[in-house]
Amino acid sequence: MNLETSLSTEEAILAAARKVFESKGFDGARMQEISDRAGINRALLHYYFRTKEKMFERIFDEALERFMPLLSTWDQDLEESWELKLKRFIIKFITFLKTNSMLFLLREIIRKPELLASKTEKHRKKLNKFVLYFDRLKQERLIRSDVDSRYIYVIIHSLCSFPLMNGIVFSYSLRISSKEYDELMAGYPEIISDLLIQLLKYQKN
Amino acid sequence: MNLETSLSTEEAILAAARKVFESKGFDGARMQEISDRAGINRALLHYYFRTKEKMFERIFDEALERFMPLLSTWDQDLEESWELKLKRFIIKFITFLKTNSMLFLLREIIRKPELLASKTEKHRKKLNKFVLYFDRLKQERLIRSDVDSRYIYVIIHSLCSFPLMNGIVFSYSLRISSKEYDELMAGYPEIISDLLIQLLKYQKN
DNA sequence: TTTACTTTTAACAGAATTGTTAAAATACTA
DNA sequence: TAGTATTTTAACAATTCTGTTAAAAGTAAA
Repeated sequence: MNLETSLSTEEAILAAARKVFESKGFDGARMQEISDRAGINRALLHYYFRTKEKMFERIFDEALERFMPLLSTWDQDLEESWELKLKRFIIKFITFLKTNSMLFLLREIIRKPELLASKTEKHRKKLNKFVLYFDRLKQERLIRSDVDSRYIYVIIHSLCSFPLMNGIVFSYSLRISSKEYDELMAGYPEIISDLLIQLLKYQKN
Repeated sequence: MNLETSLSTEEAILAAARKVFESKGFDGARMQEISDRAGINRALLHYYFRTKEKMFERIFDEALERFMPLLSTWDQDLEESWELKLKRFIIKFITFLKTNSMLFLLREIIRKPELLASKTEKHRKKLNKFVLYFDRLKQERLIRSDVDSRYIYVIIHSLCSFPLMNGIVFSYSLRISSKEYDELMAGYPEIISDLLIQLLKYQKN
């Protein structure tokens, strides 16, 4: 067994599969297209991964593993200010989003909702750290207390996710090119950091 | 020709097709599933619509036609306050979103980006009304002028769209049932209306 | 009731797609 | 270099899916 060669073939396949699954989705993806991209015979896909389904799961798992560490942002340590935490999260999140993985994850979860429960089982605990953290901030009067933390969760995630997932439509609606949209979006993390901080800081009255 | 019967068969097919295309996407949709749902023979689908592609286009067009009128909100009339306009838009938008059509549209546009240009051609003018309207509000000092209107566009649409498109994931992350999530979301339009108004009104300094 | 037209169905054809297998090519080891 | 194990390929099998067609069933009008 030649480990290096074997690994690089497997890597080539995975890279191709990632690309194809992310852009076409499981249903639209074709084994032929993946093997073409990887520059190998189609049967090799089955040699390495047995079935399309298993190959897909590998890609899905990897995307999830890249995403989950983001949630550690909300581990409750007291030293860092919530403003900094928030900024850090937004930057990391948006960077992740640029890889297209988010739309991929969402699309496939909608296709097959079982994926959500089965694949995130081992990250179960991480999932509600955000709400716990923000509840605590409210308790300690560091942020406004009149908005349900779950709304804050939804708002932050929406502001981070959607502008990148929906880039094609937004750039078209704003009548600018994809490139111009990307340039516009370069300033976006800062804008929403500021807006969110401003929003969370002051109580409405 | 029996018009009534024919119409109701066609309607049954369209309703079934809408359901299947929206949940599975074009690639995942099966003609067999659509005909089963409509309670008719599969060949009838072709009798009425010739091909899967043509049937899909009909569904896509209809979803777009339901969506486009929302944009008229931003016609520039002076009588209504921008706060009211905004509230009206958010409510209507979120109501539309509940039909699942938004995720459907986005998914299919990503699959086949040409759809965007070809299908929205006749609505081209409506698309940039938002930015024009908000630029004018800034000009007249009715809202803060230090945020690019295109960011405001992106922010508002993200806040409206994503919480409903991503409902499955959000409810899972927040550890509540779909039903509880829906109940939570009942209060959402008001929350973001207030937040956005608060945000747009006051200049940061 | 007969005739003509429309709607619906069953059966079939063709294409595309996933997965298998046996043999060829390549790499490794003694 | 010979032999063995691994990697790769071409050809094939099986299934699934879209689209066609000819005939059956239903409807309306003379």
